[in-house]
Amino acid sequence: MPKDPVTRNDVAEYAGVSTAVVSYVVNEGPRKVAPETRDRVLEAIRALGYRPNATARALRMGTTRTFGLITPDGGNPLFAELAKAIDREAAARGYVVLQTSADGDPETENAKIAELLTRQVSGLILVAPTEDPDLRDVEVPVIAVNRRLPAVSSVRPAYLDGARLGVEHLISHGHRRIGLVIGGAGHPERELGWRTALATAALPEGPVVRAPFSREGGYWAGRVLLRHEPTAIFASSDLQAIGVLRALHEAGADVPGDVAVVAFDGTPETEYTWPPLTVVRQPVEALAREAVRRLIEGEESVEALTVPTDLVRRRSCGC
Amino acid sequence: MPKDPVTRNDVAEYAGVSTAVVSYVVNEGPRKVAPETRDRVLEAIRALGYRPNATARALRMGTTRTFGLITPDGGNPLFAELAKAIDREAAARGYVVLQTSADGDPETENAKIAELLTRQVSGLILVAPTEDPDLRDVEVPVIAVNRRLPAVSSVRPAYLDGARLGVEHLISHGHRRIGLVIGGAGHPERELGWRTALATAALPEGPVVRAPFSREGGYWAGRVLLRHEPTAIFASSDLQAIGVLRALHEAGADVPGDVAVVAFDGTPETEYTWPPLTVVRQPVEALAREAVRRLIEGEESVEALTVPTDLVRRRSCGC
DNA sequence: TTGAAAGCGGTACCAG
DNA sequence: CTGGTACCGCTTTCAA
Repeated sequence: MPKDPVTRNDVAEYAGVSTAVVSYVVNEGPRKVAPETRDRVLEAIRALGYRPNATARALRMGTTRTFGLITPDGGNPLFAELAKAIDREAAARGYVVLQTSADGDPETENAKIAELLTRQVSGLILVAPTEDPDLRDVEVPVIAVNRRLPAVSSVRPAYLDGARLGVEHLISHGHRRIGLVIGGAGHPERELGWRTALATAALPEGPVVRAPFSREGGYWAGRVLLRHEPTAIFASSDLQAIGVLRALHEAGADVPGDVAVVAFDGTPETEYTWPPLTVVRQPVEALAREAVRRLIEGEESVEALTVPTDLVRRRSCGC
Repeated sequence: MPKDPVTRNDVAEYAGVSTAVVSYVVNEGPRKVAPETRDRVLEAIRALGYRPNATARALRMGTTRTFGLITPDGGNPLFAELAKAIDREAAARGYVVLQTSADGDPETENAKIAELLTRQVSGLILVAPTEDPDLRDVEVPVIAVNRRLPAVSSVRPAYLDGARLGVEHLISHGHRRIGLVIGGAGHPERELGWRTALATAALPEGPVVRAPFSREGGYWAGRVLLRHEPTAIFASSDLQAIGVLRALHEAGADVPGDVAVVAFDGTPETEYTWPPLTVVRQPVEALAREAVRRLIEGEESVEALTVPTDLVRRRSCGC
């Protein structure tokens, strides 16, 4: 027996006032209300269990105070952490986040974008979107996180500097043959960071393996890499590093004794691998904060905002 | 220069028809429209880039076709997997999911519930909610996942049978001193499953340690447990098992040689621990499917629906 | 200080 | 087959 929802009319009637007054009380404005009338209204609200209808409010106001958030995969720890941080950040500013996953599929991504726009989101946050999402006729602010997009504001970690930082750390441990595990095309910066660190130290370029950003991908890459006998490996994502670790264990290699490992990302999972991974940590909270801020403040700039990373030393590098 | 959104009025005017006709075309009903008129309208929609306003539609229809989803922590892999599955399942049925995290805090949880109701969600999915969420005056269907709640429909894995299955497997490997890592109060079933398996095999109860459902909690529990020298450990969650694994590695114990481990949950992370974890897998997809189905079909029953688990044999048990 | 009423965008009934 | 229009719940201007 789902009782009819209580509307503002019911409250007005119960309190013996007009609907306008109820509105003034609920929103604490824009007109003043006599304290005594106010109390009557509040009492009515409590008595009836009235809950304002945000849908109607949104229609009238033209804004939902809702952000749409699309990640390639909610099951990826990095994206989960990012989503969590964005949710928290948005909530703190009175926004709600409609979070959904594109399953790494461009078509699904476009369908989700359309769906979110239909629901009148006040802004769109695209985490690591595909190459070329359909953003025509989008009249709300959009921000890309962890990836640049033409004509769209974006926020991202310092991929190049971060990767260089990680590789330099490996070099400081005395490594001279440092392999790289990196994703497919379209992610040049971490690779460039690795290359730069090696060049600066006048070291030859170690082996490079391209594989998907997944545990499976890292495992496969690790096995391939082992044949080149590197003394250290820089993995461009946590997931890949975890796969590399497995390949190393299976081969009976000691980490960091035989092969040292450093990863890029720094999700919580890396603290509990064996051995714990030394990582270049993405500034997840800062990325979330900046993304939300830009959206709310309607940042016009299409310049990518780059947020610095930091090195977290654990066991896998030899520290 | 955010151009004004195109409304149904603009389309009607452009196509030279009434707004009603536009509505009939967009919704393919409830009245028929002459094919030629239809084409004019579709052309107008395309030309103007019209996108229906779901907010207005929801107001008129009284339903948003949106579910609210609250998890204790979006960063927890199990909840992330569950959320992902629910999102996918709901999308397949034309619903969108408003996903948010309660940060494991009852107050936040209640605030989020209120927030979601305010936004007129068509149903509420509470994943592993706290003891006693405030569900008064909730006029939409609610379903609890992975936890029973008074007077609320719920869906959950077979905790007891699953735990028993895991422990029996350990017993079949010849273990006779099997420790248990379990959460604090309020989760009696996995413990009972462990107890039942031991009793059935006429084995003495091994040591029990209660710790938070986290990697840290598991680590701590593992260290405590080691002092009792068990030959096997059943961890009631993946996260705890991962912590246990670290404690074991630090102590120089071989897994599964010195101590075997089996965990409950079976998130993807367990496939890549060292050694890979044998797990009792929660039927995440089935849980999601049933939760969404019950919500949509307005399941009245308050009986908890129990979905069976299955054992995934990997290395940590000695298989 | 309060009330009446217009209108946000869309739906669907009633007439034609 | 199509047009006109009342109404969903709420905000806010205008008038009282």
